[in-house]
Amino acid sequence: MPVRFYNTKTRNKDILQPQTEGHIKLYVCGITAYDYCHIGHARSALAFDMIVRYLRYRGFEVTYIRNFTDIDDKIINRAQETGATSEELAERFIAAFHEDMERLDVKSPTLEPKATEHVDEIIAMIQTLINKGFAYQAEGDVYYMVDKFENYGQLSGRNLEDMQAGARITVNEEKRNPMDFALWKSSKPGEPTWDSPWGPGRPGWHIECSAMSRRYLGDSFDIHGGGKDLIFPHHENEIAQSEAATGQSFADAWIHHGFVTIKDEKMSKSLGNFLTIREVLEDYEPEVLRLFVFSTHYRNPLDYSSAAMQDATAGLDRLYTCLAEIEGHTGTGSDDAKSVASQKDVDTIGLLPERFQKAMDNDFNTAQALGHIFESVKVLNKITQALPTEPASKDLLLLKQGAETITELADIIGVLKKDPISYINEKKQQLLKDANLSSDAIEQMISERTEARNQKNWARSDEIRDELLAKGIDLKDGPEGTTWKVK
RNA sequence: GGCGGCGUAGCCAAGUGGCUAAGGCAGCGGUCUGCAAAACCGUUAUUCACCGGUUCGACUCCGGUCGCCGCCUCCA
Repeated sequence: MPVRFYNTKTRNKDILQPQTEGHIKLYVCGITAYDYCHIGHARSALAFDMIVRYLRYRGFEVTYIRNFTDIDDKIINRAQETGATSEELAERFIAAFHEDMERLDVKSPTLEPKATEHVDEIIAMIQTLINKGFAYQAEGDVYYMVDKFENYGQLSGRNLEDMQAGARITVNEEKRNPMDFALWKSSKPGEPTWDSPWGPGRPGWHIECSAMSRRYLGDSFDIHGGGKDLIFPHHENEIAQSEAATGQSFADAWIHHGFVTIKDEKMSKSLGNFLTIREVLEDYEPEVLRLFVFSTHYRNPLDYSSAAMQDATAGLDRLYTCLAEIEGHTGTGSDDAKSVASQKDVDTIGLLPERFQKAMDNDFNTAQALGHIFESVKVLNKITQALPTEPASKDLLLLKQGAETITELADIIGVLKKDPISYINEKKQQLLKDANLSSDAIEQMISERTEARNQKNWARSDEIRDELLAKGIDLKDGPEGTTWKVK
């Protein structure tokens, strides 16, 4: 079965067929480094991280380029506000981005090129566009002539007439067509500047991606990705620039992910309804954020709320609890004992990799893939639960294999990286700290309660249990004594 | 106005032209327990926004209506 994914260009789920057998060339638009990243940026990074992990799992070699926009109006403005240089500001937020990515366990792309390090390539490409008659100079700026490019608007499904009728276009006397966009902008005093044949200035936004993707992936490559908001104008403009300059077809396929919303509105800087990655990670485990992100298909909107994050937390706990229970069974079991697993159980576990792959092959359907994992967890829990004191070695083996498979597949989603028992313990310690309780104090209360229970003093026993429960401590009476966990 | 998408149980969320409409969270009943908790088992949509059409058969395809969201300006 081939991998299929939705291609914005064809509006169809196409079969993945790289230009070079077994090798995928992927370019993704990264961030503009002028502020801390919010969870919308996190979703973008996570979505492509998952896609790359999966494609590698499927045996492809992936060259993954994700750029940084480190020169831009927003950076210049923010730098001036804070008294830093644009370069310093960009460096600072690139470093912050890397910290965030590391905490989210997002694997590094093959390369992370920066616009400012590719000005030569950018200038060369602009010159080519001028020479070929696709661009013109005006007062130290250079603009791209959209009506010279035959297929302009094809990716986003628009045409120039409609867009101009829509009319929210800034008036600019220098442009021949209001839809023309800047390839090169002359610099004002105090702004970062590079020499060019058209005078001192800096690159426009769109051209950097055309120049950098060409430098590292060639004129034509397999997949170009980014957020849905980049389809127009950014990606439309990239196509126009690159195809006009090279005469080759640009990216074969385009992958665009959906937005993170809050109360069903797009999270964005301008609306002010955003949460930074670091803010969210103060309250939740990185893996909780991952599970939350991948519980919905990557092209759909993802609505952030504390309720949704608590759901994800409960889900992650369920996964780790299952693995920890299995890890707790250390023996090898008996060959004579009767198996408690049914053939159906064995099949469910055995077919997991196949079903997981089928879901992922279908446009990286992580929500469905996770569903299959949870189904297996249910089966494993059932078996763990039914295990007698002297379990069958066959069953223990099935449990171990099931846990191993789940851990391996979950790695594509980027969860279940921790040791399950440590995860449970760490979580316990953290919650204890929050509840301002020590293990010793709890143990002491438990022994007092055990004594009360031995005397069948249920009133006192329940009193202690309720007291702890009020502080979020659940007691669990088992055959080997009382254990506790934080709720 | 143009373009695109979405509307599935209390909430989140997959899915398919006909086989039981996954899974998670929450709830309820049960097993277990002195009572609980955890775990497990069972249960919660005869129905997939609404109205028509195509079809032997549609939630899935087509048309329309309503509602929500996004892009068309910087945006992941």
